[in-house]
Amino acid sequence: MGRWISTRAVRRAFNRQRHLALAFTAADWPPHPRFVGGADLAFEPGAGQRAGSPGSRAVAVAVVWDRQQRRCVEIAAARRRVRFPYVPGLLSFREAPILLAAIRRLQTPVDVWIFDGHGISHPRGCGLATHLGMLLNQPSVGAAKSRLCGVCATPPSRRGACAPLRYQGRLVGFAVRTEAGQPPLYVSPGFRCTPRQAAKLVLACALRHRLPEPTRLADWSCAQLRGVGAGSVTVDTLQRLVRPDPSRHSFTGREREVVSRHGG
DNA sequence: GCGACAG
DNA sequence: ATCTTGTCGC
Ligand SMILES: [Mg+2]
Repeated sequence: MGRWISTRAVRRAFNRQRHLALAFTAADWPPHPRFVGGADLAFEPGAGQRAGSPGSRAVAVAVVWDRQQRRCVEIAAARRRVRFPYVPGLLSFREAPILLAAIRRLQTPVDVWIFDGHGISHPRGCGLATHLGMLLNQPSVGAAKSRLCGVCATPPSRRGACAPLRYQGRLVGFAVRTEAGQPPLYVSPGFRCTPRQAAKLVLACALRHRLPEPTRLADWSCAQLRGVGAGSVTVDTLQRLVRPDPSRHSFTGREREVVSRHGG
């Protein structure tokens, strides 16, 4: 199993997180965020190697969701080699570089981000959403499917129900029931955001599914790109599926992007 | 010292 | 996250 990092690397990562956590602030959340960015990735099996193993690759997808039009207005993707193992509490060191590669390819300005993981509801107050928000210097929210640390009650089964998530006595987020009868999401501020603002946004973006649209579309999209050779499935293909054109008469101007190491 | 432990 | 066929239930 994977321990491809030294204890010093782990110690450096811990220190990096503790340092970043000092820079957290809940201020500067936009009043009415319209364009919400989301990103996710899928690990691909390599030549004789299992998906997610050292040297294998992952494909990341970043999308921009327009809350006003209720649709995805842009999608981008990128492939990168996996260079860090999965270690609970160090997820950002594994995923952030890959997610960033896809995010950098977006041209639409994003107001706030939602990421698939925790924000400050983290042992050192610096989960994936916090780390990425700080690297991007933009407001961000973490929407995790399960709890990493802290304690909270089970929210009522109705959609919209919430239960405070506390870690060491501090409010670090909410367990939010985004879909009736389904397990709650663990929502926390990533950067420039309060727990309440984070929960409100995620609930508002979770239209008919458990996951908010930005990360749900990114999750679905990277699964489509997983394992396909560069050229067979293009971003253009995904745009048509995940980004239905209301007018059906216009072109975006960049519809030939291929998801390779450099290509887009 | 013993469990818990995002994706 | 990924490995994987059929199967149980609305
Ligand atoms: Mg994910």
